[in-house]
Amino acid sequence: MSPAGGLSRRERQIMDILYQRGKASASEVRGAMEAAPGYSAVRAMLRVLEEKGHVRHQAEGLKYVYVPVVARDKAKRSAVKHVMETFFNGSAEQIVAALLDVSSTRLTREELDRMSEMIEAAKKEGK
Amino acid sequence: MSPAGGLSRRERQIMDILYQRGKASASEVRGAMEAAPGYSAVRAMLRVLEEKGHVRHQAEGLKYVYVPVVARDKAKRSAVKHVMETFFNGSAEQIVAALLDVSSTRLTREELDRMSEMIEAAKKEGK
DNA sequence: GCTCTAGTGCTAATTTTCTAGCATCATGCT
DNA sequence: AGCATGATGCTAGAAAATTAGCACTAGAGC
Repeated sequence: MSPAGGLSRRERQIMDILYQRGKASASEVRGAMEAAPGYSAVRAMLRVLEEKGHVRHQAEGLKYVYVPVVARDKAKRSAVKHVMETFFNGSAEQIVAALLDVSSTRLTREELDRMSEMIEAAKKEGK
Repeated sequence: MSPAGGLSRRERQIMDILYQRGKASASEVRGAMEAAPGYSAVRAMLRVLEEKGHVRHQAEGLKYVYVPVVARDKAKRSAVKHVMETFFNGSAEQIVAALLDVSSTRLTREELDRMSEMIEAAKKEGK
């Protein structure tokens, strides 16, 4: 099963929240959802996600805490790859352009510097 | 309605294809789908997407060609923003790191150079 | 001990998604 | 003309997702 595939609307919404926070209880998940459904609905969906093997839960104190099964690190590669392919013709360069454009006001000098460094490092490595 | 929200699994799959190609007929869409369903199914979903206002169709020659309603350019910003928020703590820098990592072998010297330039330009503009 | 709160486990029902199956129309070919 | 092809418009059914509701347990506070 592809990582992004097979998930319904709500399920993906929940997975996103889980990836954002690393882990969350049912009510935390619910709190973070837009147009949140009932509590039972959220729990039911978490159960389904667990059956499908996308999350697992562990008791933490009294409640259950859910965490994604495939590590964030792996999931984020797929995610980047996917947007790169669907919106940027597979071009890393174009995505960087969009990045600078979208968040230009918020990027600090330091962040830009670190980006430069990373790219320089990549150049050396490649050559 | 949020751009990424409200869509079912198949619907999103179709929208991705449409964004990738810019426009496509029903059978082209079907051809590009993994685990493609029947032709009728695809057409039905395109109809639904049209009702929901996500695509529109135009007659081109004999067949219908479907195109996304919100421009690719706008959609890609949302897409980038979304992955940035859910997987990278809203950090543009980290996404660049992932980018370099994922596609390191394929990036040419030229691409890296252009990235550097863009970042330099952003620095000047910001300061 | 009782009661209130916040959690869990289930089950059942509604709504949406997903799919297939016609019937129809235009085009191209023999 | 007659037929095959490839498209569309519909409608109905099956499957999956989404939701609500109720019963039960553990801990906190009176």
